[in-house]
Amino acid sequence: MGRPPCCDKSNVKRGLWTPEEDAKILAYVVNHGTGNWTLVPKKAGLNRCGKSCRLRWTNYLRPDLKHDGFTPQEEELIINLHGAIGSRWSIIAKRLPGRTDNDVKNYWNTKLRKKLMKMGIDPVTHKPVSQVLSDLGSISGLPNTTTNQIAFINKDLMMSNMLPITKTEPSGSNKSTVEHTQEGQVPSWEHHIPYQVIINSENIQSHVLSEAASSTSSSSSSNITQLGSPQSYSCQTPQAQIAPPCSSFDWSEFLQSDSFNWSLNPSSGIIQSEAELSNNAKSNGNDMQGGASEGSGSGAVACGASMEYQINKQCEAHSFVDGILDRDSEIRAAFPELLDASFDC
DNA sequence: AATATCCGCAACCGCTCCGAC
DNA sequence: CGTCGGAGCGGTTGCGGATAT
Repeated sequence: MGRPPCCDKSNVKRGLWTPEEDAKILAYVVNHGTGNWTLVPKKAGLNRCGKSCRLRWTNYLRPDLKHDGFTPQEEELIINLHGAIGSRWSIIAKRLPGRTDNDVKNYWNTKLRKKLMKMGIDPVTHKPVSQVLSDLGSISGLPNTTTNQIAFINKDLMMSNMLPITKTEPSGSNKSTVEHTQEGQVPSWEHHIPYQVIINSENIQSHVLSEAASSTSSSSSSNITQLGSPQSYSCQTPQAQIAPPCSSFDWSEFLQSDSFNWSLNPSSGIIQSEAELSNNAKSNGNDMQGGASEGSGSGAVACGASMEYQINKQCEAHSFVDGILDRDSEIRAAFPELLDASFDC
């Protein structure tokens, strides 16, 4: 049994707001201030859902809002923060006076994401596409937990670069595994890309991607600061040579090492270390919020460090824990104010 | 000039969080 | 401690203008 709707949706107006409706909201807020939005439509004489009124006010009518375009400084800040904390738009918006989370989110989805993709940077991990691919390629040495293992990299990456979603060719070229390609495309074995993610679990997939991003060198912000000079990357396109930034670091070795045993969490469906599972069992509950958001948050990256530094870091970060600690301190150094109490929401 | 397609923005939806009771 | 309901958040949708054909 779900919650009753906040209003009778069949009897309230929806869609674009008229100037008259805007004027009523404004007049109401001037006289009564904000708060208890469910009463606002009634008191203001509007045939709208209270929630809709609140959105209209917070996203458009608030007098402190800017309605002009984003500046390059704002743009850079958004990318930096997205690289650090992921798509937590409200937090990002708080750092941009006069901008709403909706503004930031729309700007990211329509402009910045495409811009990064054009530059050969994966907008999810904020790493060069070539590096993401090589990271995933290294993951392909995962223990063979399922026979149906396919390549399924994040959608942005795949779509932006028109790479076919190919299966990993099973040993002996037995083509019994399911083929997943972009719609209507025949898998191109010539362009086979050696990464694989376990089928039928987006959680697993995203978690692996997240771990791949975070456990190797995290470099979003150093990338971001080089927005104006994308040519500074050695590999700008997926067609570029795919070479692991650190050949001495072997993902498959790492994942199979005694110190790090991976298991599928039966409740959340994500891959976790045994230690993580154990902790989750103890904490019992808040792991979803912590896990999901921290994944993007602590999977974040250093700011101001050079790409070379990050790559070297990756070579050194043989220990997963070391990697996490390194990143944590880097993030704290880069965004100290984001880690105060108000950030922890 | 008409039509199709693309793109950006505003708004909605469903969910979680959190405070009041 | 559990329930309820308002507020807030992130993802998604759909409209309307801009651009291409």
